[in-house]
Formats: sequence, structure tokens, C-alpha cells
Amino acid sequence: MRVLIVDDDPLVSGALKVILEAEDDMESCDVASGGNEAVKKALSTRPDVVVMDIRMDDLNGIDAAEKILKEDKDIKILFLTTFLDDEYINRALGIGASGYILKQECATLPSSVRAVAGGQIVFGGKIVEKLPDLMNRTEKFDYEEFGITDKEKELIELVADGLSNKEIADKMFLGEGTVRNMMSSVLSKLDLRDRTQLACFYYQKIKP
Amino acid sequence: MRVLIVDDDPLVSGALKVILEAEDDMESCDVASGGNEAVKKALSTRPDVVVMDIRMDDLNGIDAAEKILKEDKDIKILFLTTFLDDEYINRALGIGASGYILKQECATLPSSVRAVAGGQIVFGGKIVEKLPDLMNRTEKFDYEEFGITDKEKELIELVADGLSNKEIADKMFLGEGTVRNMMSSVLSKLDLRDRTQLACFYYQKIKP
DNA sequence: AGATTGTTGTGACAAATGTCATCTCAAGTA
DNA sequence: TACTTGAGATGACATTTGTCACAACAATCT
Repeated sequence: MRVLIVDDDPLVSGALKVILEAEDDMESCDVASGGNEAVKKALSTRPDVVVMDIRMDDLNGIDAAEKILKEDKDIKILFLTTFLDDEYINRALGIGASGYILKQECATLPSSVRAVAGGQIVFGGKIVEKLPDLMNRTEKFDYEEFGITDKEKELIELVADGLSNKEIADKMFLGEGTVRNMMSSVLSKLDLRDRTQLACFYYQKIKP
Repeated sequence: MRVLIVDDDPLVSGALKVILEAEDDMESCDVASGGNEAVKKALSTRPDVVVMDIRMDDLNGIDAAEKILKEDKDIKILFLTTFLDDEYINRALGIGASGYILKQECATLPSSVRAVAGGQIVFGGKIVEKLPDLMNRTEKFDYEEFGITDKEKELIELVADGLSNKEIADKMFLGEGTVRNMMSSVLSKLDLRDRTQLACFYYQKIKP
């Protein structure tokens, strides 16, 4: 397996080279010291995996990765960085990188490189702790705090699905009038004006 | 490194056992054939990693993982499944699992297990192709495709802010009647019934 | 000029929505 | 038993909303 190591700090890239070449399935670890050099080397030598820092002076890692992937989607990019930054993670995922792990966690670097070479995606544990905030935060809204009952909660979700009062009434086995009253109650508890604001509230505050 | 393999198909769990035990750093791969057994074995033997299927008859993988993690957050859970399902991926991430890869991609299983044991998170490549859809899609909705004009787009955003027709009219320097007409036009273009559904549509499809 | 088109607006209408006072009924509770 | 409480329902009411037909007007094209 052939790996290209990219870091503008020779100390770091040297250390990584040692770590990786200690593994017997990883020979010939090439090294680049900046984004531009990384792009050039990656496209000329076509390594299996590029292990790259993000913050670099001449061309940052994300942009470099983008250029590489544009030419060759088979080259796997594994970001190895000091920073835990939402924006970076987001962009890294967006351009189709194969992983994002922290330098602190580089003990497992060889395993990660292998997994990435095999087509898997690898994230550092610390990073994934942030993922739920970005994509999965369901249900951390505190209905209790506003005195919202279970039925009212159900009603809110149905409104957020675009149902009319009549449809909600049918689904909850209640009269339409009752639904209207519940709606009224919910709206006043949340200090909203109408069902549309309730739907907006749901998507913005409850299940963003 | 100690691994617990969970799959209700003995053929699969047997194959996995062979694959993993071929690695010299993985001994004693225990096997469970269902969710309940998995929980019991995981908590009694405390393996480093649990490789688990999701669909199982008695107790599904997600729920089993949840029980295990509740007792011991250090046990890493790696889901190995046949299905590529948003809902599963979402839940798996939500409960703090360490990975989710497809059975088709199991060639890299040993690497993945090592990476997971080291605290990294691993996703199958096919799965990550879906991630940007879930967390990174900003503004890729194609208004053009539905023949939505710029003004109509503005109206949609105001509706998604919970404004009434009157308020929208004031903001856009139009008559309220005009806003109503535009609303009518937008709703029919998007095949929706009322402003609340429009708000839902906005948060679900346009700016999720 | 005459015709076409698109934007903006009006008026009328039915339906849906939100609010309020009030009633019923079952389940506790003193 | 008598009292309170809460969920569910009703009916009345004012607003808001969505639809439709159509008109006024400017810009553009023939």
C-alpha cells in the first residue's frame, strides 16, 4: 500500500513516515510539505491514501483534496489535523474525503489508513461526538419546561408533518374541536400565533 | 484484542469468526446469535469490540447496543449490516456506536475493528455518500425545476419564518391580495395544500 | 397602433383556523 | 357522599387563508 504524507511541519511528516513504514504492508511513504506539492505528487504517483494536514500555508488541505479528487476519485484522503472544527469537518465530508482524525489519536493511524484504503470512512471519536449535534439531534428539546403534555407533543409533530386539524383529529381519535383547543393551548404555551409558526418552531428549535 | 460477533445467521457469524481469527492480534472471538444473548455476553465478557448485525429476531442490534453502552461506554460497537437505511444510520450514531459498515464491504473488517478499538469511528463508503445529504446540504434545492420565481422564493422563506400574508405583503411591498395569489401559485407548483405544508416542505426539502 | 405578456391588485367566496365560554363525564380525593 | 380535577367535546364567533375571476397597467413584440 502506498501512502502520501502531507504536512508543512517536517517534524510531523517525518514522525508519520516512521510510524507508517513500521507497518510491513506500507512501503514507500512519499512526503509533501504543502498543498500544492501534495496535489502534484498525488496526481503523479497516485498513492492509495493521502494523509494530510488541513492548515498549511500555501494551499490548505481541503482545497488540495478537492483538486486531487477532481482528477482521481479513487485516491483516498485522510485528514489528520490538530483542530476540531465544525466547519472543517463539514467541508471535508462535503468534498468526499475518506476520513478526519486528530493528531492526538494517531496511535491508530495505521489501522485507519488501512480501513480508508479499503473504502471505509474513519472519524476520530472526538469528532463524532460533534456529529450528532450536526445531524442527529432529535429529541433534546425539553417539552416539560413549557408544560407540554404527551398528547400535545404528538399534535406538534403532526402539525410539523403538515396535517390539518381534521386529519390530526382522525389520527389521534379525538374530535376536531378538541384538537383546536389543544392547538390553542400549545400555541399559548409556546407563545406562537398559528400552526405555521408552530411548524417553524418545531424545525428550528425542537428537531433542527 | 477480544471481539464479540453477533448475527442470527450462524453462517455469517461463522464466516466472520474465521476472518477475524485469521488476524494474529485477534484471539477468542466469541459469538452470540441474537440481541439478548449479545447483551448478556457483552456485559459478562467485556470484549473490546462488538461486531453486530442490526436486524435480528429477538432484540434488534440498535436496542442491544443501547443496553450494552448504557452499562459500559468503553465497549465499542461496530454495526455490520446488509441494509443501507437512513433511519438505522441515524439511530446508530445517536446512541454512540463506533461504526456502521456494510457486509458487502467486509473485506476491510479487521482494519475497521482495529480502528474502532482505537477509538476511531468507521463508516462504509457507501454510507458516507449519504451523510452529506443529512448534514451538509445547504441550498441545493432546485427552485428552477418547479418554475419558482425569485419573488416566490422570497415568499417561501418568509412563510418558513412564520409570517402572515399581511406581514409578508408589508415586507415585500406588495398588496396582501397579491401575496395570496403568489401563495396560491406556489402551493400549486409544489403540489401542497396550505402554508403550513409549505413551511414543512421548506425545512424538509429545501433547507433541511 | 394593436396584440401579447407579465406583474400587481381587487372583490367575492368557502373553508380552515384560533379563541372562548360552557358542558359532560370519569377518576380520583377529602 | 360530595367535591375537585382534567380530558374531551360543543357551539359560536372573528380572522385568516386559499381560490378564482377579472381588471388595471406597463413592457414588449408584430
